[in-house]
Amino acid sequence: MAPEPERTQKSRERILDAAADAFMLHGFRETTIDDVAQSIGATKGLIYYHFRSKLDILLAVYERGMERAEEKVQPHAQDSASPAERLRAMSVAHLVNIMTFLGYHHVIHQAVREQNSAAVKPRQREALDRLNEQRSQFEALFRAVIEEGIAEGSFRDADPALMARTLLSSINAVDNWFRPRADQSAEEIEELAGQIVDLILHGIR
Amino acid sequence: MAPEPERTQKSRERILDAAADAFMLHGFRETTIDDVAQSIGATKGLIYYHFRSKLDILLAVYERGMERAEEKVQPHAQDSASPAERLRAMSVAHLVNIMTFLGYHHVIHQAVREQNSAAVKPRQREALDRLNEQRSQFEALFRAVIEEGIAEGSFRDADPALMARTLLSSINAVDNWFRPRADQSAEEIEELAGQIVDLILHGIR
DNA sequence: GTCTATAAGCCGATAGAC
DNA sequence: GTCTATCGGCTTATAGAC
Repeated sequence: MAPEPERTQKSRERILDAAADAFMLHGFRETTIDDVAQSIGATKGLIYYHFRSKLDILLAVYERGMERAEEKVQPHAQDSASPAERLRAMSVAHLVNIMTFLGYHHVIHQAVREQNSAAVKPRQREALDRLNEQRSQFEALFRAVIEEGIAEGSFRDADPALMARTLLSSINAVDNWFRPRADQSAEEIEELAGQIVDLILHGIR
Repeated sequence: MAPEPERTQKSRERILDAAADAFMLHGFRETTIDDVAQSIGATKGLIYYHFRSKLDILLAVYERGMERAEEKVQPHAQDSASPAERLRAMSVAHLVNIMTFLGYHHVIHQAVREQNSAAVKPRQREALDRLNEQRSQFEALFRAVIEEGIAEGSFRDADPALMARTLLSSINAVDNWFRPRADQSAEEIEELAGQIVDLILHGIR
């Protein structure tokens, strides 16, 4: 538990941020380690000091992204509001987080889609399995609130698992088309996220 | 316009089907031309007889996928039913098509996400632009019906462009998790597609 | 901690035989 | 039309200097 030197932590984070953006912009395989290094004004050597392989960087980005997602959504899952209000708050928090850390979430979706792509070593497979498990627990947060809402009679009586999955993948899909504009404030993003979430939660009627 | 020999056509189609599946399973860049060739019991030579480059295969898959999507959805856009009924019929037709030709649509979404990835030659850039244009006209089909529904008062009064985009990306996102089971009949897929579309169109209430 | 230099493997693409 | 053989370029990862 000895705290790492500050410079070490900072280099690590700069690499993660740069890698997330590069992986989003060009795809994992198309991004070279040299690209990532160059974009933070360093060379390959630095990267390989902090990470054992390119795939390990991807896994670290995945982990950091899930960490933030849970941090933002958890609190709303447990407060005292009604299921409908909680589900909306969770959805907006999740979407705002996606829109704010686009690169990280783009990487997560890439990773989920292309699990069998690269050569995954046993150690990495373990980490990947842990992350996928974390992801399905994240989905369970939403499913639980949906089940409450159904029991209570305020939600439609359909398969909660299908509802949770449809809801989450609809929200996640926003990262396919949303790109922040330079002049867009945090408030504007929150406002847009609210509109989109209402469309998803209430449909078109 | 001289019709090509039958064998030529058939090889071309087998390559497209195999490539779509391989690109879905392993990603575009991770798939080698040797993989595609081997999966149809042929060698690289055959592929390069029919296609000039790997990217050209991707573009051909994209093209074929859009062709089918339009074929299935167009008829429902123009019939005499109400906007709500037409929008549902279009959505179900689109989703069933995605679920049936998963590989093709997975490739389309990959291509859309990673436009700037590979080195795109001018001739290919032209083809890609044409396909993107075709894609936005496909979206316009949905937007037009939504606008009708709003004007008529049966849909919610929100931004039609945002509604169409949210609807389509929600439907498209299904290809991230849906995988057909061997024992799943066409009727069961249609039934599931209907459920999902209703969730997306009407929300959770 | 970070850099330079290089090894080692892989893959897209082509040439030419059949 | 399809196959075999091969080139050339690129990229991950490592070794070792500073």
